[in-house]
Amino acid sequence: MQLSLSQRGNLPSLAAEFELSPAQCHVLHLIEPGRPVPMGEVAGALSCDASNVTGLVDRLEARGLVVRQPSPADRRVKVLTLTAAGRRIRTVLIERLTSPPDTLGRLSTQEQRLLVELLRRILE
Amino acid sequence: MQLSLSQRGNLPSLAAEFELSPAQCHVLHLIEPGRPVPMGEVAGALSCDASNVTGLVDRLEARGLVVRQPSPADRRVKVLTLTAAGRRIRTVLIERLTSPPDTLGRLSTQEQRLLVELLRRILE
DNA sequence: TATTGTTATACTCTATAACTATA
DNA sequence: TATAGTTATAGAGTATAACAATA
Repeated sequence: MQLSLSQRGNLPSLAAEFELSPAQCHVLHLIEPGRPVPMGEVAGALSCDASNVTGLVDRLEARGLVVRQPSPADRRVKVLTLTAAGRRIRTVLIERLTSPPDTLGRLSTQEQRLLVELLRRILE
Repeated sequence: MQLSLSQRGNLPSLAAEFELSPAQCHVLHLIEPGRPVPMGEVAGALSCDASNVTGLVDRLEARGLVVRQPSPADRRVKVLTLTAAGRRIRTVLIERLTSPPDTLGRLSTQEQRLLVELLRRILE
């Protein structure tokens, strides 16, 4: 809980540097290059209603970071792909998000590895 | 980062059970009974502008969960205190927030203790 | 002069309900 | 009949700027 609450301000301030919202960052993070993502999958991952995804993608598409394409398998579905600009931002975003906090230095290298391993096991 | 993003949906859905927003939950969590909190301190903890706190507290006060009181030390400052109803909700909220996720069972008791210890050291 | 909190404004996020196109 | 996405609507979060009261 403390970790979660302490991170509440981090994503918003990082997002602001790119003139994005936290939710928009989350969408960009979800779209791995080479794997088009159905909009419904985004709604599931963000735990939000499908109608929100419409607005989020509207704004990302207007900024030229994402494109909607009809799915060949099911014509009701639209899949999302990053543009070149979107991929660039996503890369920088992930670099920044994964850069460890200063306080990680309080742990030894071995303890850091252990922490990552334990978190990985309860998250997968 | 994964932990942070994976928790994105948790607080909103828990908050919804109490008909609160995530930000309102965060405010209630900040106000420990017996320690009145200046509104500016809330803005700092939430990493948001002071004007947002006005609106958040307006709604919490309208629901009878929080009260504003002028600070005796500095008459510009207003401090926040929980009402009896606010304390009840805060207690239940914290119980629910601190209940461990199902996947914690994947770790042994010793590993769980270790994880908590490591997180504690990088958060304090 | 600087700071605390408020107000006014604008934009984004969010859910609900009704709708269209497709399955 | 059910599902994916859109639209319309309403309420809440957020930042900026201007303001009042106080320091």
